[in-house]
Amino acid sequence: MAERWMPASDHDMVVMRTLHAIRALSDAMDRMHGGMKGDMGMNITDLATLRMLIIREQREQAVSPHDIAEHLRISSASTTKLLDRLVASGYVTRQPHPSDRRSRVVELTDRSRQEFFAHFGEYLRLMRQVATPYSQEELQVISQFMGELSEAIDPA
Amino acid sequence: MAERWMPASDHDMVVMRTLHAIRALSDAMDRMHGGMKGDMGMNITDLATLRMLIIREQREQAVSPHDIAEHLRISSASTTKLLDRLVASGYVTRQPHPSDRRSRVVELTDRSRQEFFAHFGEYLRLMRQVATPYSQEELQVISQFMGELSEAIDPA
DNA sequence: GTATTTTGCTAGTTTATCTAGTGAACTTGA
DNA sequence: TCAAGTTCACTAGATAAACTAGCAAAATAC
Repeated sequence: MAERWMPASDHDMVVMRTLHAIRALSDAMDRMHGGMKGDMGMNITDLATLRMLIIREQREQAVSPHDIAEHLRISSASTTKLLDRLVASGYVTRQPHPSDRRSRVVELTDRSRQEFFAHFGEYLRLMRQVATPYSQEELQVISQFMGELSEAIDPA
Repeated sequence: MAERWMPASDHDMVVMRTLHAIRALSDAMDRMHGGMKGDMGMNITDLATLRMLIIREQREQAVSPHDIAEHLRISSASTTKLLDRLVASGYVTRQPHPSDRRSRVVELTDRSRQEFFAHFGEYLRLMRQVATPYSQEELQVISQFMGELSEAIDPA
């Protein structure tokens, strides 16, 4: 069992502390997302979908209903209803896929972006405040670490 | 609006990249949690509760039903049913609170820890693999940054 | 050119959440 | 001191959101 792994050196200790820090961050993010869910009056999956769309948009990746189902691990039926809700409340639109006529591209509305950042903006400000005091070299290391971590736990 | 903030220096650029890395990590964690949900055959809130309990246990913090409701931002009624489910499936027990007879302390069962780490262990191994190549000094910076981030977005 | 797979959808069912309200236990303040 | 207000977990019943099964249309494989 992984938890029974025992640190054998100072370096191992520091690695372990880092893993704890990651889990603490995960916990804090859970709470942050819970808070946004409450503030925005949305349910947890709808908000998670919004977050996903925001991030994919920044990466210029198109998102299909299938992608959402896979991301959230819900059925395609639930995804249809989820999109019905988000479309009805004006958060997203369904666009035709450019080359596959079966498929759809889910796009955020301006209102969606605005409302998301109206609530997320304060957190963004706080996070920037945390990052700013660090040197470029340090931030470089931090970003790289996080990037590798993302890739490790969710291979592209 | 926070997104319209414009970087004015190299340092600002690196800060911005770091914020993107944080969101990418958040996205990857969402997917990881979605995967665990599927693998463990649990719903998303039940699993989030398990994660919370694991982390609080490591910090030696007792967790009440009220704490869970606050963490997930669900009603006390939903929390009761959630705990009913987790108790019925043998993941947690309800213990009397030592000093407040109205309250309860929610405790993980051994089975719960085992099953969680059976599924989470692989991710833990991957994360350790990512961390190991970094120097102690670098990991120190990374841990500190993550700690400050956690504190910023979810003040204790 | 037919067969298989993939995509998003509908219908009906099950599960999980909510609101409203309760009794018991704790806390506060006159 | 003890009455009033608050907090805690819970129940009941209503609402919302997930699931399974199955479908037609389009794409891909054979």
